[in-house]
Amino acid sequence: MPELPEVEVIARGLHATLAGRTLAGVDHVDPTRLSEGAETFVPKVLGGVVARVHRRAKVLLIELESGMTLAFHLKMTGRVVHGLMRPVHRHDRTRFTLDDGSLLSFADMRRFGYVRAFAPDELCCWEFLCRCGPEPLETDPAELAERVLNRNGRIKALLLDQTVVAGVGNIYADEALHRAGVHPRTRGRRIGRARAQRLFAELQAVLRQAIAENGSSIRDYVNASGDAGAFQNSFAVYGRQGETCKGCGATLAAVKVAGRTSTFCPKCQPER
DNA sequence: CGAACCACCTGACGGC
DNA sequence: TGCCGTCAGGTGGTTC
Repeated sequence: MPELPEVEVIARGLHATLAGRTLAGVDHVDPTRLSEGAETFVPKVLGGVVARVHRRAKVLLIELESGMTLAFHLKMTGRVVHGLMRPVHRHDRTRFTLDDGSLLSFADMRRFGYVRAFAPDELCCWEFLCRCGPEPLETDPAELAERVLNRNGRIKALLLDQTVVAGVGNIYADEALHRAGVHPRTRGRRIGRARAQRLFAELQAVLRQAIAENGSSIRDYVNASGDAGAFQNSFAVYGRQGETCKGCGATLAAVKVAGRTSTFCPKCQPER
């Protein structure tokens, strides 16, 4: 589930409670979700001290003072929670024990997610991150706009394409398109420079607001403390097909773009 | 380059 | 109650 805002909220929460702590134990409840064997994974991180926790695209990065980095991709249903030691839950995949006895758990109901350990020289050539486009909150909307203006694909598909811009998923793509008044099936080359810049400015605004509201909780998402976010209460379109547009009162519609449900307002986001 | 598939998994929900 | 189809915050691969 987690898109950029949710991973960002988790990273900030973890940084606050984890920095300076030592990874005292690693427990592979479900080693099938490790990208490598426990024999190589465990020695790489065991005894490591957490230097900082951050994010790139939708990837959560726990950097150790040794230079080793734990990278978590949460995909649809992954959770990373730091809290009191507790018994193993049904969906726990990998658990870390900290030097203060606390527990850092990686759980994932659908098991799409994974955790990997990278040495410094490995992380920088990890193909997934290398292919990712710019961070939307650290890039000028005008620069982001140029990345879609010469493309023939649908704008919704381009927003979801991590090589175009990193970190955007189905929720925030739909919300940004609605705020900018752009139909999800509009082709990149047909948007026009001004509207494309507006779109990325709105994308930044919605991402910032979502971070400020602790992310969106639809089903599975919780932050690093296990708490739900609040931005789902601010959705203008996502998951609201058949309901009324808060802006104009029209009935919200949905189409499939790039295989994903795209909810939009036919009146505020006219096709063309 | 782009679109339409399928795959990976598990669970929730609605219809019959 | 149970079975079945559909859908879900993501990504990767194949094929046309």
